[in-house]
Amino acid sequence: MDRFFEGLDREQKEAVFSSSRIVLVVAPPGSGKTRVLVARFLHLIERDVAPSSIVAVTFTNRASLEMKQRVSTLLPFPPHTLNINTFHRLCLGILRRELGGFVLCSRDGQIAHLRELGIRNPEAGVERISRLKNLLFHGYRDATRDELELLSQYQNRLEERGELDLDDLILRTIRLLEEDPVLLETYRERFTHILVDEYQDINPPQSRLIRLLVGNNGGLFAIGDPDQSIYNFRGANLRGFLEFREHYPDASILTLSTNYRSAKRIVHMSSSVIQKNTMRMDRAVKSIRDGGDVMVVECTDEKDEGEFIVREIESIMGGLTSLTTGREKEGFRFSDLAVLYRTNSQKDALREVFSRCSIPYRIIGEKDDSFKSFADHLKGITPEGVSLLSDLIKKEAILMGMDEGTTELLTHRASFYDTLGIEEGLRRFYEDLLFMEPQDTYDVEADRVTLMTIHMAKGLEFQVVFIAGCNEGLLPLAMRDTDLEEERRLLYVAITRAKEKVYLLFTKKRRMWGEVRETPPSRFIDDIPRELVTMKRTARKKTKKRMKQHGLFE
DNA sequence: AGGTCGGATATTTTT
DNA sequence: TATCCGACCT
Repeated sequence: MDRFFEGLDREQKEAVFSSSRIVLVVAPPGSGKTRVLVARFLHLIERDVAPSSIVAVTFTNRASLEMKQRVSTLLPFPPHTLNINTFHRLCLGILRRELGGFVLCSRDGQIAHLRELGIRNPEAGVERISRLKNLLFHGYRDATRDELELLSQYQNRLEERGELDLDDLILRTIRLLEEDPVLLETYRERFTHILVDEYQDINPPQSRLIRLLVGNNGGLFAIGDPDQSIYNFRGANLRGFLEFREHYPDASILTLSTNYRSAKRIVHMSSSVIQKNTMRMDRAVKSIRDGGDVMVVECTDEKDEGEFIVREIESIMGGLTSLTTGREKEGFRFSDLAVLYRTNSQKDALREVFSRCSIPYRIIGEKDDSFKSFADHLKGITPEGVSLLSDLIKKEAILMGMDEGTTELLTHRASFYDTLGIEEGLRRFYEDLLFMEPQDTYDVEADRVTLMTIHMAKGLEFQVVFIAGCNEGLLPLAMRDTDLEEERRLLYVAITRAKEKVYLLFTKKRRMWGEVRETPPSRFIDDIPRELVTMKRTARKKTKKRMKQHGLFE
């Protein structure tokens, strides 16, 4: 364990060993955020804090699972005894204990309710309801009468059925703790140290929940990167970060400044992009590795873009192309490569190209994901005559032909509940399925190129990243109320996933909203110093003039 | 149950 | 222009 601490740099140590009750760590991409969080956990244990008194909160199942595994391999505590959870699961635990019987309303359940209430677009309605609930929470009073009416009808339906939706888990927990000071005190005594990951993603209710639990004596260790705040549209904006000092006047605010992930040219390029934002905590990021490649590629249209990516992957992986060009193999696996895009609508063109070549690939977030059908299948099973839940899951997963990685993850999750006796265990497992999304279970070990939205890629890293659709209208995405700074942060997140190579691809035209349009390159490309990038064109057409127009060439 | 037609819709989505 | 959904048909 001492070895583990020795591996930390000066800034990381300063954060990990800080004696302040309240600590906020600004952690740029690749600066060892999870490592620091895990180290803080170990440090608290070393200071004789009981593991059960530490609560670590993350936003995603993926992050909580990763942290749980990392802590439990370093400490002699079995994973299920550690309070490392998503916000929602933490609240679910509190409400199960304090409120008892209620049913979770899944996203599909929400859609069904809204459909029965006569909503035209129930999927979008789910988001509206969620936004409204969270806005009303902090005193937003501009909701229209129709909105309030819909919300009250929806809420009535939930209440009639004894259901809570995902937002309710947070909101009801806050209400419960605020209305019952004795209970609040109990939880403050139980959870004396709180660790929060990806703090930039915190929304006002979550921020309030943390403040409630921390109180005047609790310890808080929050870590995140305001430059990677990309969930504004869900109510998670920079305020949580920028107002930290107001919420916690005696906080220590520390900064990490070394990016261990990306090569120098990529770090410089990403900095030059993000520096154009005005709403940010300024900071310098150092890189420790020389080199890195940044390529800006002009394509004719989205088909051409996809074909370029596929050809480039074949070349990188040492296919036929590399033999003809004499390029050496660079020793990458397919899983070292990712194709990122702003909108899911872009994946059709990419799927079309990938499906016709021999490159193994995987698209995260496909609607007909096998995970979802497996989850539905499991709900129909009665656990008669099964002694271990994990055995049941394994058997069914093999029967359904799930891939090995997903099967292992689900079995691992189920094994937490084997001790609870198959009914209770199964109920808890079903709740887990409700919280799980395809991206939680995707087999990271599988050697495939990963295609996904930029949002999904946060927290991941790859040797080579292709960013498709760096066009005006797409990145930045044209919306009624486009937040340019948030769009720039999205590009920043995408770029900083790359360790060695990053490709920014834009097209001259592309099909958008049902028609082929001229699409200028993203304005963000102008923010990149030309000496850091290599310009490429896929077509032999006379495109130089256009590039000149957009200031890409002298 | 499964098939086909027409009209609406098309943007990001941790839990 | 491609996809999805509901309405209607068999």
